[in-house]
Amino acid sequence: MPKKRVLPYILLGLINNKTRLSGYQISQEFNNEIGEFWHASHSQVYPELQRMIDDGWICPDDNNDDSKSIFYLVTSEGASVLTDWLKEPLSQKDDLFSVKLYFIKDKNSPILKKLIEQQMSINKAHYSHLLERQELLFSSSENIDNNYGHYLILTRAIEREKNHIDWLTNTLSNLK
Amino acid sequence: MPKKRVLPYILLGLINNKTRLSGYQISQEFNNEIGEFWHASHSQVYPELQRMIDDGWICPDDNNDDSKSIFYLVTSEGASVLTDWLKEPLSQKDDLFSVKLYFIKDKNSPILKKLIEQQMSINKAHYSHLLERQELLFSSSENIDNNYGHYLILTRAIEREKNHIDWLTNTLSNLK
DNA sequence: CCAGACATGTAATGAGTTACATGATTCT
DNA sequence: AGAATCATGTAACTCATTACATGTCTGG
Repeated sequence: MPKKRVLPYILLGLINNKTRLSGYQISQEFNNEIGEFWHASHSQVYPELQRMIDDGWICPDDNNDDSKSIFYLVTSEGASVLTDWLKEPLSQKDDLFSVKLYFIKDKNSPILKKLIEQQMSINKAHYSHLLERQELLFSSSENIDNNYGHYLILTRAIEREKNHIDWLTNTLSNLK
Repeated sequence: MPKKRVLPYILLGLINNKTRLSGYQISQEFNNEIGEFWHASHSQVYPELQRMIDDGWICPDDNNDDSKSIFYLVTSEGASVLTDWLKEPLSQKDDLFSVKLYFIKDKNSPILKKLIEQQMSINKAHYSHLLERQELLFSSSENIDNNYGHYLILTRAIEREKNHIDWLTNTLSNLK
């Protein structure tokens, strides 16, 4: 089966966050925080918006004062497509946690809590896997010295996972 | 100008790390630690190896006991291509720090120290940029509540950068 | 009036994935 | 003998980037 496209959901989420957005504004959004976790160039955005109109997920805003820009609104169908997508279980490889998070405005959304818990369990499994690898490969200091770069990126990966788990734990406890 | 291809350098580094590697083994490598930071499927690997032979970066190992596998060695030209690439300055967007690190076996390599320092300066610049964004966007608690997901991924990005800088600082001090 | 940002689009190209294909070896 | 893994390769397709192309609006 073909890989699932995520760009349309990103655009849906971005428009939904701001209520009303033009193609140009969407492209600009990728220069801000969302750009830390996802990027698309304008040549991707414009055709995708057309497809989304055809699918009835968005529609152009009729009362438009700006002559040059085209603003889009999320339709009710689009809104339900978005929440369905947000509810889909996270997979370890796609790493959609942060982008999905970005599309949740309400602190008390039940999806928010679920997302964090899912990501936590992924990270914990990954973390213990990395610790096993460390023990397997680098229990002797000789192995460390002979593959120092490898040793470093493994310790870096471990540190990164640990930090992420800590952050998730804190964030989750702040939710309650 | 077209974007610089990095796959051949990755393959060069992987073969160089283990001295001698087959296409299949290279593909398997992406299931290990290097897979945290880079991936290529076998359908990419085999044609790339052919190209690298044509370019004289690698050559098949003549004394080969295994009938089915083809093992490759890095040529002297390949080795110098690899170190040249490792020495190229890091850019913020490519994020080649970790892969390059993986290809440095010697703890005392001068390239290692330079890499860490370069990455540190990139991360510090990014970190202070994120702090500015935080102050700009979320100095009022009202803005936090109305865009909670956005607030979360910004704090996550900040935390991530901070953790990376800390790790780089520790790693650098362990080098001396 | 002209440079630079705003704004939207299309075309060519390249990189990477999935699927297709084949054959050898090993384990049960 | 049949299944699973090892091993290498090609083909079709998708996704994303760079480049091409056009037009408007604003400030100096």
